[in-house]
Amino acid sequence: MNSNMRRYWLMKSEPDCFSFEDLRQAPQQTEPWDGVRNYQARNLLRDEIQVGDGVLFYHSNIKQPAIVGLARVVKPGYPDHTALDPRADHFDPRASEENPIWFMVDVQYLWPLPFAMTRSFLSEHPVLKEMGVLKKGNRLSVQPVTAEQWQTVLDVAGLEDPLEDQSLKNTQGGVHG
DNA sequence: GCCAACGTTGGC
DNA sequence: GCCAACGTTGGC
Repeated sequence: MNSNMRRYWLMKSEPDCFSFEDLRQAPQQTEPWDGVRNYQARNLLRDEIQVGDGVLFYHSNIKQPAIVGLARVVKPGYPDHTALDPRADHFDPRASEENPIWFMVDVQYLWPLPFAMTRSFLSEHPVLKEMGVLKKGNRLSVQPVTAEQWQTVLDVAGLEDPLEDQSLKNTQGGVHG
């Protein structure tokens, strides 16, 4: 993994639906990021997001929306089969095996931030105030974050970059063999 | 709970 | 292709 190629993303989730803690408790601490039904976000999931990319896990639609933890991508875009399941919440009758329409990636838990970075906190930082998630009307559930913003979150949190951890190199899904 | 912003749908 | 109506998102 060439770190110059690495990209960074912010992914929103309503914690009542799926929280960072839920990701921590998932098998292999990994979960498919399914259910995205927005074409712009779909295009990112399908075409742009790569294994090894960093993820800021954002809790939305609660009293104190905030970035709460770090995760990483462990499987690149593949068809979101929940669109094919009539009983699934995000069933889409237009989707098929031949034309899945919707895509997802697998995301793995890394570790929580030492404190939740709320919108007011982010807004007060000269670098982080530029994040897309703070922009009015921004509804993209998957959106790019700059390398500077990623590094700034780590600096402010007092964390080393987890993506530079040697024990994470050359692994996929945290599963060996 | 309110409502602004946004994306999608569908009539024309 | 336009655009009004509608449903959803998500901060507040």
